[in-house]
Amino acid sequence: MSLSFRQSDILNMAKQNGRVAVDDLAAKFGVTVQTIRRDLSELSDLGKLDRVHGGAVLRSGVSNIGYEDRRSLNEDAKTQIAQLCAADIPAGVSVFMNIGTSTEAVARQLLSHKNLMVVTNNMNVANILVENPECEIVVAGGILRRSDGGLIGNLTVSTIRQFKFDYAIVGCSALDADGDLMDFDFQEVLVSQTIIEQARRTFLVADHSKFQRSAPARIASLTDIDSFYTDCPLPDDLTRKLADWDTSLRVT
Amino acid sequence: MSLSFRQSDILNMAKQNGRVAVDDLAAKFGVTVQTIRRDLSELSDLGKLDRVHGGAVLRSGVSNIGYEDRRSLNEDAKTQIAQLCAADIPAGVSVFMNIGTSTEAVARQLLSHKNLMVVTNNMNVANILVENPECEIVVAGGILRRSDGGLIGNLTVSTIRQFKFDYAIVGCSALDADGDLMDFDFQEVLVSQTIIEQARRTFLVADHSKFQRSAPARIASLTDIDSFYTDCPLPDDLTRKLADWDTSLRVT
DNA sequence: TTCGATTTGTTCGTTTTTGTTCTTTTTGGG
DNA sequence: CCCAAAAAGAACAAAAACGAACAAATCGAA
Repeated sequence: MSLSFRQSDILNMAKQNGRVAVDDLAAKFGVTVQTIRRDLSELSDLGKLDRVHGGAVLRSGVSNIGYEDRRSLNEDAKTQIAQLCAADIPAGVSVFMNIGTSTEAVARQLLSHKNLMVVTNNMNVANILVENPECEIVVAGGILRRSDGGLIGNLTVSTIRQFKFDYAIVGCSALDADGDLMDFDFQEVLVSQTIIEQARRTFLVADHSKFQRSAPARIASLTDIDSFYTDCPLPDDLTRKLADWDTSLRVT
Repeated sequence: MSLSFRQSDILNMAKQNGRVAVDDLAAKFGVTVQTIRRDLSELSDLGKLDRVHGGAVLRSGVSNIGYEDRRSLNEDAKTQIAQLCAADIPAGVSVFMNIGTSTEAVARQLLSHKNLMVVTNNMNVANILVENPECEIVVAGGILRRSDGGLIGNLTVSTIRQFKFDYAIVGCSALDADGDLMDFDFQEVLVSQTIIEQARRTFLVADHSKFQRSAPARIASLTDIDSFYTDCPLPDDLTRKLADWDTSLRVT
């Protein structure tokens, strides 16, 4: 189904002003409010607009909403994984934490750790750990990605290279059957790779949903990971591989 | 659930001024205070605002009490100064914004500027400008200072050196009678000096309270500043000096 | 033209929002 | 500490907006 003239006009007006009102539109097009309501409902069903009382607004927060959704996805599982991971991080060490909701969950579990130094390219992690006065926070510079508060780009990579970490806590978008960590964003991959290079020990946190997804860019292999924290048992062959690779597996 | 027109307007006003008053809003929208109260309660439930007696204030990610106190000091004056300063920043330029409440006020006035690139070592500025989709945000790395969300240290300086800005917007802790910009923190001084070096034009924003204070470390002189935005006329001799130095003075 | 499909207008019951009135809570001054 | 004024909150009634059902109109194809 395609949009009527009126509907695409409405959409244009919404793009100009960010919003449209039912009454205004009815007057402008010389039709009844009911007709406008139908148009707005359809545009809302198509995902172009969000309906509000009295009119509609542009669906601007697409990325943000996606992020909120993602955050609430498997929240309990993520918290449990994070507890397990945080328990393996002693006091008085330096830790890098990268982008991702799982990583943020770990940050929440580090709120009562003592004498930490945390470097991160994730604005949310910084905002969370501000509450822990025993934690020195270093923010890696970079271009701010609105969708998830991540800092990315060359600047981030070159900043990270100036450090060496006791621990790196990384997440990933997907984990394929061969045991490769995958991501959607190529820029983020470069950052993650640099982190792994600069860390003495690397922890991966990922819930089971990452097994069912696929992503285009390869970050690293589980070979490069020291401990992998997750919430469901892995397929047998992957478990065996992990043993061969000296990667310890921690399941909640 | 999506926000009503009025609610998103309220949120925008809060973002510009840092706070909103129930009575003002009721008058502005032509509705009763009860309706406004309901809006504010909902926005508060959604975590967008914090409710206070008489109105609501913006909920800021990185905050502490001392800082909040300082923020509300001279708030109106700071907003006016910020408006003046933001009006002199055209679309499509690169801007650096450093630490300070005055600088954050300018950030709020830049929320509807188009096609900006803003580099900052201030987490609050980044958090404010996230709302402007026309603004690319680059966060300079550094050690996070809890008291004000500033990023400081060598890392910050070396990051900033990688850029050249069309405009720099700086604040300072104090301004002495000779026309020198002073600060409390030596590390921050280094950052500010670097910023001024790397900027084609430098704007200073400072309200009159800065004249009555003193601070130990010298950042620069008003000689190095292109425009100075403030809220009270300066002593005559300083005004003359500014004219000699080719520093334009803008008083609200 | 005539049929059928689609769009629009009309009506009406339902839901949401707003205003009104009242009591309770907070605030600031003696 | 107590009191008065301002602000907040709760409950209910009024108003506005909504959605569904159906009738009227518009339009294209047979």
